[in-house]
Amino acid sequence: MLSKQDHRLIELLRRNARASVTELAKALDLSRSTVQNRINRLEASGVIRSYSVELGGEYALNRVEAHVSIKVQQKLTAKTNLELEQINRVVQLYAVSGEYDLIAIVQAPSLEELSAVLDEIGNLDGVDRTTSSVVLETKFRR
Amino acid sequence: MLSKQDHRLIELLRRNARASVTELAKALDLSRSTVQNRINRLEASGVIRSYSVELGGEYALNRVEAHVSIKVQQKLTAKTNLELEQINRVVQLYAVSGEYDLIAIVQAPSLEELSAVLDEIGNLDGVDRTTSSVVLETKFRR
DNA sequence: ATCTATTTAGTCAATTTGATAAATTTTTGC
DNA sequence: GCAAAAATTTATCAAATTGACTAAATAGAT
Repeated sequence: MLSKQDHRLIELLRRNARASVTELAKALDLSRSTVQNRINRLEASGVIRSYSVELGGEYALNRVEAHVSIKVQQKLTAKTNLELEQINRVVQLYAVSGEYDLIAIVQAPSLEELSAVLDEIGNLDGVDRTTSSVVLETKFRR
Repeated sequence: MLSKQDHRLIELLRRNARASVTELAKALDLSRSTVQNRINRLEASGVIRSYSVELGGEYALNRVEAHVSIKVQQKLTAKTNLELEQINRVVQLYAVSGEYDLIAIVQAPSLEELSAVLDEIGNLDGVDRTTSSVVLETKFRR
């Protein structure tokens, strides 16, 4: 069970995953060892999977992204998943229910490369059809 | 300009943003102060926007997600963006080009709540039509 | 080739960490 | 309501890490 405190801790870590345990303890008004125990527990139990970094600025400028909805031929689902995982520009892949079967998030350093990857995906054996949405702007993330 | 070293450093931080500067320096075979300087610079220049946490396990189990593609009435674009930002379950919002104008990522603790939010979005003034994809499984993220 | 600017190496004291033990509080089952 | 179990707090230690700094080395420009 995730307690109220766990949620508060997670919230802080979401905002700054590099905060020291000491800082976190102060902000939560808990003892350092409690916070340290909680973090250890959350890591061990898989709630905290990893710590990552949000990039922006110059990095984001040299990066274009698209969301690709994919309709797959049922029989080739497994194969298609594997093939998509081979494509390095595919940074996230979701199985979804609805009109489409998969959603792939693709990132590339230029529109040309992005376009090439979109073609590549569209031409996979198991892919029936795709709808691509090139990201123009990230309105927000939270 | 982002040097080769910057990219290597970013790569490490993506994998574990809580790694100590000392560890990072060891892995990159650079001095600690070099790494510290680089990190400071990357933060100041906006390349590193923040440090965050990837959640899974029990947390992910109590969380359902959907990708919602949204076609907006041009005139009401600004208003719709604001309204979407008001909805707390909308955790990401992108302006996109293609068949749709926006993509909203929605997270909720239950299918019921998710469904309610999807309805809410569909009923916004400026929203022409939506296509929702409920995430069944995250195949991978990287 | 030399001057400048950037990058890297090294050093210090102060802070933070991880690990552990023991005391206290809270939660839970019965 | 109370006893047992679990969680939290306080305290301690040596080891590791940090931030701030100075000096050395390297790269770039003219």
